[in-house]
Amino acid sequence: MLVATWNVNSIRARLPAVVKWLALRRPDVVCLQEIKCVDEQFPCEPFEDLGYACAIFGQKTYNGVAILAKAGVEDVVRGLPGDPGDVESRVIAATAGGLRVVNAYVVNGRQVGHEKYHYKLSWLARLARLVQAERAAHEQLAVVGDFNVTFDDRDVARPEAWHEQILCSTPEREALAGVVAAGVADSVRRFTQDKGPYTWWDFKTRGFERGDGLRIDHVLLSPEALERCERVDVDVEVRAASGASDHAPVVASLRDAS
DNA sequence: ATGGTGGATTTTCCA
Repeated sequence: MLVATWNVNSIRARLPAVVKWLALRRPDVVCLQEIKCVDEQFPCEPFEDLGYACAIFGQKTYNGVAILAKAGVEDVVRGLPGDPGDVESRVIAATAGGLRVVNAYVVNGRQVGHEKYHYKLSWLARLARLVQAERAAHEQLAVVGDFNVTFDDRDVARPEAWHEQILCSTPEREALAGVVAAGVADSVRRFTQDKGPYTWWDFKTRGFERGDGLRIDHVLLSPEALERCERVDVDVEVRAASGASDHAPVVASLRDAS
């Protein structure tokens, strides 16, 4: 079972690239972030033609998340339950093929100390509560998405340039650790302790061309799901293509559940 | 170098 996460930076702008990648990669579960459209504008049909069911939590212009799954999507939850302050479309959960999937687009935070930075820390703490509840209810759990946070400096190609900057500050990393503490682990670090791989490169500073990458898109797995995980790949060639999103897809491969 | 690029919707916001 292939479980993928990809911040597409507008599903309408990226539709040809997403369809092409899906047809080649054929992941079983695909979690998209920053779809940047309302539910009615989401192009379900090309995905249904490829065999995917769609669960969408859209928003006009900004944010928006969706889960596509070949096995269908059940028990869909949109937003942070019981959290009236969660007014943006940043998280959707669903069950697909026996796996509970939480798909999050974490607040970017703009810069350390900014009002949105504090909102980011708060939102991550509230996401951790959702993960705790999902973990209590599901052994097979994947929490994936664009977390807009690196775990440590191995996730930063140029750590000296990013030291205590947005995406890399200690409070952000502590908030991400709070999500992990709810009962999931970073799947990539099951396989490597080396620097990288990276999943995002800044458009503005031509980060990809400069080799200035960060790993901010994650696949976090419950112990029972992590035990099934055979590999995690970043499809960096997708980021290298012209007209790409600023994020590359991340794909985890899970053995069949016993 | 406080720039740069890219997307959506508008002449600006967000990343």
